[in-house]
Amino acid sequence: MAGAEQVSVRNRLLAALSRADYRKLLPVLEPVTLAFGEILYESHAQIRHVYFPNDCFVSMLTTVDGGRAVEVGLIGSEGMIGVPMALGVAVSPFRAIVQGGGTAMRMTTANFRRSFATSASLKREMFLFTHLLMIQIAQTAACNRFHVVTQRMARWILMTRDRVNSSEFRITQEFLALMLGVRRVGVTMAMGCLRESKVIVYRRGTITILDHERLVEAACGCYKTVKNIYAEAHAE
Amino acid sequence: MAGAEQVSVRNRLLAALSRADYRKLLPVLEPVTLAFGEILYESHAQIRHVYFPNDCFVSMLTTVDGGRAVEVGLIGSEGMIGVPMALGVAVSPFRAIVQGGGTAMRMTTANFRRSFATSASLKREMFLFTHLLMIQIAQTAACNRFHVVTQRMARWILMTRDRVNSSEFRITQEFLALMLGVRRVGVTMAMGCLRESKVIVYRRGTITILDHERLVEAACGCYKTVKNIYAEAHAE
DNA sequence: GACATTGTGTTCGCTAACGAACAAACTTCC
DNA sequence: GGAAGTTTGTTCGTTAGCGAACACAATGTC
Repeated sequence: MAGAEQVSVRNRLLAALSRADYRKLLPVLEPVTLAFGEILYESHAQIRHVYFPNDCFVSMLTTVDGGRAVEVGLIGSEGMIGVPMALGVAVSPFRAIVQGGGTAMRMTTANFRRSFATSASLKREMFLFTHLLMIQIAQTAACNRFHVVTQRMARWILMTRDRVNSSEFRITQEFLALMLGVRRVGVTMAMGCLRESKVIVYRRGTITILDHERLVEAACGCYKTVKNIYAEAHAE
Repeated sequence: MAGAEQVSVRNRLLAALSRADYRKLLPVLEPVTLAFGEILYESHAQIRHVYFPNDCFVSMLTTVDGGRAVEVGLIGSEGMIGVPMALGVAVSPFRAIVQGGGTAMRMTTANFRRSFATSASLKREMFLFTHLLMIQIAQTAACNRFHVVTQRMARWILMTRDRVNSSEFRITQEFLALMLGVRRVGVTMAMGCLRESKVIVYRRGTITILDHERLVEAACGCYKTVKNIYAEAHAE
């Protein structure tokens, strides 16, 4: 096992652990590099590792009718992939796909179970994150119901921005359409809309945010709502 | 305190507890009658009690833009209201409103914390239910994205049927529209559609299922998907 | 520099759902 | 039995998004 020292651990959930708990965890944490498009969990499949992203981020997708899928959650360095494990379930109900490549720390389910049972701060942080993820999913449910493509796309861009910590990142319209559960044409139009008003620029797979403030205005309130709840949860 | 003996405890989550844990819980369980429309939690409000429905059922709603709301979860005797408490959070992110009146067992948050800490089977059951609720919410997110009103309404009717355990129950179209996050006109049309094909009858606030099988066909796959996951979880 | 591949832009006709407004039926209460 | 309130049914014009199909532009490859 490589050990966690070679990669700088920047996962904020791990960073919030008590010094002692963190030290106990280190030996069983394995640094991994995750590439764009990699599937961490297939839906209904056994969970073998839990992942703590450092600078990558991962989409959680739910499928309907055996085909069409839509993103229900976006997880970066603020959380972990494998929330069901915290609830005693080793099967992922969602597909987890790497949206932005980067590094993460991972742990086998066996090690996770051991660590989880003996580490109070790990438990606390994981439950809190489970709660927050649930809120994100619920907000997405409402958002899917009420908001138009442009708003939802703006929200997605902002959420991604927060997770990559950069106002420029790579994403194709095709992929974005898959995440939002709409046609690619819909994304092209929404993108054109934001581009025309000089809020973003988009060039063949690369999106750059020009005017963050106006992008927030273009997005639905769901962005702020969820962001505030995450912020409050960590302020206490 | 009235004690739990006067009302027959038919909550299935409580029923799944170990004999010993259940006996420990009984003294702090208080039977209550919940009326239609009663709001158990306001969104962002402090949780004072957790509820274990016997024969009532409760909708969890998420709000967007400070106004419009949509149902993200429906909970009956298979679960409990106050899932955040299991995750160490005493604030409800959702509004919880009684959809079908009836009785429930409730417990103060203080008592819950004590019981939860000392009862392994309560923990296990609550975590499992948290997991299932999360799946239900995520499925609703996808459902809201892809399925038409008639399908979603059929799903809602079926889910409600499962929770009241009767093929007839009371619900106004206005209220149903609120739950689904659509116009009342949309519900009227969807209802007319199902009524015309003799799948249900509807008369001023009362809905009766005539043909269960064809109602399942009219609903989207989300109904079966979630139902199967619930069933599997309890088969193990 | 020709070619395949990938990604983006545009068009078409069509449908579900929207907001608004109003009419009609049933229930309750005096 | 009549008035007030509640619930359901119907209509209007409008819009966002759908599926399908195709043109075009950028990129990588031999």
